[in-house]
Amino acid sequence: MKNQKETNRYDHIKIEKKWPHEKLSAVQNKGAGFSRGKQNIYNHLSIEKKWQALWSKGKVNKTTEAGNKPKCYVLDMFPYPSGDGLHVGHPRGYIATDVYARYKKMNGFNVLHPMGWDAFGLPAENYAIKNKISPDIAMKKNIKRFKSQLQMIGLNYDWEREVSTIDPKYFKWTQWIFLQLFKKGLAYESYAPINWCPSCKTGLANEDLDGDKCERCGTTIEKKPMRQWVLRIRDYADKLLEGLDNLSWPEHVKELQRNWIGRSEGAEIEFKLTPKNLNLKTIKVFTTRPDTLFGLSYVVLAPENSLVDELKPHINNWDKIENYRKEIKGKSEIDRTAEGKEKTGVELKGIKAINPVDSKEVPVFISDYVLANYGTGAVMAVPAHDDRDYAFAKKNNLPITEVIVPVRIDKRNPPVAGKKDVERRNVHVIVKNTKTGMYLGLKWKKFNWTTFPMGGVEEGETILEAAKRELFEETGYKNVKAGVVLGGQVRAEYFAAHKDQNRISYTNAVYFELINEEKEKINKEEDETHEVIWLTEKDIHSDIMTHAEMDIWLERLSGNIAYTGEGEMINSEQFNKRKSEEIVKGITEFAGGKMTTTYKLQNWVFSRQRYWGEPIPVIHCEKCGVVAVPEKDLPLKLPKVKFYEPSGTGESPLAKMDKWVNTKCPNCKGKAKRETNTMPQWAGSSWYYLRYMDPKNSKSLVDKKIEKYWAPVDMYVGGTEHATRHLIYARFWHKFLYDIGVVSTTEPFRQLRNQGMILGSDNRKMSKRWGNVVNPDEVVKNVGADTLRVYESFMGPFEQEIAWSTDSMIGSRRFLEKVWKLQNKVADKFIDDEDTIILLNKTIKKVGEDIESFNANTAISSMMIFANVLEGKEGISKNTYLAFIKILSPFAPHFCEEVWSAFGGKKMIVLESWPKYDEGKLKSSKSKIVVQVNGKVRATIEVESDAGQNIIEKNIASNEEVQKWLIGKDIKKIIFIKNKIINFVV
RNA sequence: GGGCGUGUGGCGGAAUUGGUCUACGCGCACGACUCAAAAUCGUGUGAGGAAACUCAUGUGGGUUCGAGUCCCACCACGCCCACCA
Repeated sequence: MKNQKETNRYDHIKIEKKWPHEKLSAVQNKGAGFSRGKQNIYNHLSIEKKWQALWSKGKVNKTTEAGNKPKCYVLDMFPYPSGDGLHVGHPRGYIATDVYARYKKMNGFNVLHPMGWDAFGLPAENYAIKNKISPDIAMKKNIKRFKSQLQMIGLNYDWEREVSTIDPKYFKWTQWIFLQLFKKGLAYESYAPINWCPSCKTGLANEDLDGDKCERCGTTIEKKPMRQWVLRIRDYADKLLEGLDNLSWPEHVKELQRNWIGRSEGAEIEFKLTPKNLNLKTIKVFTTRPDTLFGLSYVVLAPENSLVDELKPHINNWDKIENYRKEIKGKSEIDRTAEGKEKTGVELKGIKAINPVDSKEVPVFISDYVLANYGTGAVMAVPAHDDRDYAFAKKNNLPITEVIVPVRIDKRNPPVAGKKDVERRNVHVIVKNTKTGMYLGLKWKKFNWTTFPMGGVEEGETILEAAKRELFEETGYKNVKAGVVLGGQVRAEYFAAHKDQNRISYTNAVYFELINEEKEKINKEEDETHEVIWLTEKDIHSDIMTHAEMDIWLERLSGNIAYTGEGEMINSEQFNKRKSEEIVKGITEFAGGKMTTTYKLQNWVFSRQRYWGEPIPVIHCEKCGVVAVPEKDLPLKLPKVKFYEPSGTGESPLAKMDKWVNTKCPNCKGKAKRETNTMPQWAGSSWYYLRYMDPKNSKSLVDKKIEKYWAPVDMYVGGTEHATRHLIYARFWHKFLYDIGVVSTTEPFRQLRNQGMILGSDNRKMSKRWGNVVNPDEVVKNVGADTLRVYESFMGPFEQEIAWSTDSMIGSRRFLEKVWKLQNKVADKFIDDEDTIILLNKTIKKVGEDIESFNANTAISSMMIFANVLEGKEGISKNTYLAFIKILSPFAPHFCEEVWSAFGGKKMIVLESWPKYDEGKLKSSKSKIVVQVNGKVRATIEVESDAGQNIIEKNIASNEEVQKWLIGKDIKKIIFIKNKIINFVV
C-alpha cells in the first residue's frame, strides 16, 4: 500500500504558493536584458493565445492528400463529450499523439491527425431525461466545450475533418454499414434470452457487463427473452484471431482479445436417447476431451436448453424440472457461478442417453453448471476426469469410472536402459496422526529415499487390504480408521535399485488416520531395510519424498480427486494402453462425432431499447416480413419526441411515435412499421477512423482512392479499457468492409499504444465523487498549456497509471523558464565546446527515439540535462540553441514558436524540419573506464576513446586506488570491454 | 481457479537491455541575494560508520568475473477473464 498523501496545499490549483511567473516582474526589473524577444519575460497567457490564433490563421494543420510525402495517420480514440468537460487526465493521450504527430510532420511525413465525437449513448440520454432537454442540444453544447478545451492545450488537429457520430451525414453511413451486414445475412433477429438491465431498461451485450451488473448503473442484470438484432461477429472469430499476429500492439492487449474470443478445439458428440422406438431428438455435446468417453457417467443440459422443452412429453417429472428452472431464474449470475457452490440439478426421468462408444445407457440431467450459450449448451459428464462433473457425481451418487492413468517418470531414479522391465500393482499408504498432524514415512537405509509405507498388491487382495497389510508389516502400526482410496491408479516408471530392475508400477494411494500409536514389533528384515519416521505436512513434498507420483497424491489429499491431465488409457476397450492425447480423433470417429471448434465470443447483441442511438434501418412489413430501408432513404433520422424515457416493455420510446413508426413497405407498398430499436454506442465508433479520411463525402462512406492513400491507421492511442469492445467491434466491421470491397486493408490499426490513467493526487480515480478532479482550464491559466504538456509528458511511463501532483508540476515550469532565460547566453558567433556539441547531438538522437517509442518522460529528462549544462556555459551558439528549441517544440509548441520567431525564424517552427544529428559527434574523444576488482568498482579513469587494454593497464599501474586492491594478489583473469569496463579477477 | 503485469530513496521515476544502481524532477536541509519573505542561484541529500569501508533494487536460492536486468521458488499488490466442458 502506498501511503495516502495528505491533501496537498496545491491541489486543485488553489494557489497559496506563488508560481514563478507571478514574480516575473521582479526578474524584469533586474534587467534580464536579452534584446531579441519582443517581451523579455515568459508570459504564457499572451504567447499561447497568439500562436493558437496564428496556427489557425495559417491553417498549419490542414491536411490534404496532395504531394509525395509519405503518409502517417495518427489517431486518438475520440472522446464521449460528457457534461463535465475534460479533466486533467484526459489529455494525456492526446498530448502524446500531438507530440508524435508534430514530430512526424517535422520529419517529412504528411500527417493526418483528426478529432471527433462519440456522442450517442446512454449518459446523454439519461441527462436528457433528468433535465428535460433534448440530447441533441445537450451534446452539441458539450462538444463545443470539449473542443475549446482541446484547442486551449494547443493540440494540432485538422478541425476541418471533425466528425460526430450524431451528425445525420455521419450516421447515414453507420446505417449503411448495418444494411450491408443485413444483406449478407450477418445481422439477424433473435428471440433468445439476453442481458436485460431493469434500471436502464435496455438489453445489453455481454461486453457491456461488469460481472453480472450493468456497466453503466451497477444494477444486477436479468436474463430476459426478447426480440433483438444480433450481428454474427462469431463468423469472424478466426479472422479476428489470426489478424492479431501481425499487429504491432501491446502483447497484453492481443492476449486479452485472444482470451475474449476464446477459441477452443474439440469434438461434437451426438447422444441418441431412449426409448429408442420414439426416434427422439439427439443431444449434441461439445467436449475438448472425447478421449474420456468411456468414462461417461451422465449427460447434462443447460436448464435453458430448448431441447428440454421438446422432450417434455417424455419426461415423467416435469414439475420438478419446472421448479428447478424457476429457482435458477431467481438467482443472479454470480450466485449461480460462485466458486465452491454446490452443484445442483434434476434428472430428466423417463429418458436416457446412449453412449455411442459402448451403447451403455446413462441418465440425463439439467444443471446450472452447464452454460446455455457456450458450445451446444450440453455436456457429457466424466466425473473421474473433470472437477465439476466429479462434484456433481459425488453429490448425486453417480458412478465414477477412471479411464486415464496419469504417467510419471521418476526423475531421481529413472529407468535404466538394459535392465529388465517388471510391471507391478502397488499401493502407497499415507497415514496421518491427527493428534500431531504428522505423516508416517520410511527412511531407507541403503538408499537415499524417503517414502510412504508401500508395497505390492497381491493376487486376490483389495487395495485397502494390501494397504493395511503393508502398513503393519513395515511399521507395526495396526489401529487405523477405515481408509480412503485416493482416486485411480498412477503409472510410474523408475529403477528399483534394491531389486536391480526397472519397474512399471500402477499405484493407488490409500489414506488412513491413526486411531492410536499402539504397534507391534516388526520383523528384522523390514527393520534393517528402513527406519520409521514422522514427517510434517511441509515434508510431504516432491523435494523430500522419493515417489514420482507425489504431485498427484498432494492434489488428491487436498480434495482434487478428478485427474484432468493426459495419460494412458484404461477401461476403454480397444483404446487401452494408448496415450490419451493420441486417441482424440480416433475415438471421436468411433463415436460417430466430428472435430469442431467453439468460441467464448458471443454474437453481438446489437439493439438497444432506447432513444438516443442510430435507428436500425429496417421495416417490418405485414406481407414481406423484414425489409431493409432503401439506401436512398438514408439517413433515417430520429423523430423528435417529447419524452425520452424508455418504456421498459422492451420497446424503445420510438414505438410511441405513431407517425414515425407507421410507414409503407418499400417492396409491396403495403402497411408496415419501422423498427424501433436503436444501435448501441459502439456502432458509431466502429468505423469513425475511416470517415476522417474523407469526412464530407456524400456518395460513399470513404472514397476508395483516398482510403487507399491513408489506410491503415499508423498509430492509434487510447485506454486499455477498450481492448475487448471497441477494438474487437472495429476490427470486425473493418474486416467485413474489406470483404465487401470498401476498404483495402484487413486490419484498421497497425500500431496501438495504451495510455495509463492519471489518478487524483489521492491515488484514486479522478471523479466528482472523491473531489479530486483537477481542471485543465485552471492549470492552463496558471502555468500554461506548454507546462501542462511538458509535465504530462514527463510525469512517468506512458502506459502506467500515475497520480497527478500539482506540486511536481512546478519542475516543468522551471525547466521552460530556464530555457527561456538561456536566450541571454546566445551569441551568433559563439563557438560551443566539444562537450556541448556532443551532448546536443546525443540529445537530438535521444529525444527523437523517445518520441517514436512513446517514452516522452526520458525525452524531457534528457532535455533538462542539456538545459542544465547550457546554463553552466559562458555562451551558447545560435545554432545549438535553436536546434534545442526545435526538439523541444513538439512538447512546448507555443513557447518554442515564440522563441523561434524572436530569433528571426521565417517559417513557423511547426513547419520546420527536425534537426539531424551528426553520427560522428555522438562520442567524445575521452571516455570513462570503470575499474573493478572482483566485480566491485574501485575507481574510474579517463582515457582516450577506444584505448586498448594495455594502455588502460598501464594507466592503472600508477593508480593507487586500484593498486591497493591488487597488491599481493594473483590476477587470475582480466575482463575488458572497450570504453566501458575493466575487471580484475583475483 | 486461469491469463497478463508490477515491486528500485521521503515521493514520481532513470538505468545504454548483463557492465559505475538511484539519471531527471519533486520534496527537504544549508548557504547567497533581501530589512524580511517569495522567486532565483549555489551546495548537499539511499542506509550504517569518525574513517577505511560495508550493506542496499519485495524475500530466499542459483547462473556469471559482474545481476535491478537472466533462471528457480516464495511473498505482496494491480488488472482482465472466470462452472468455457
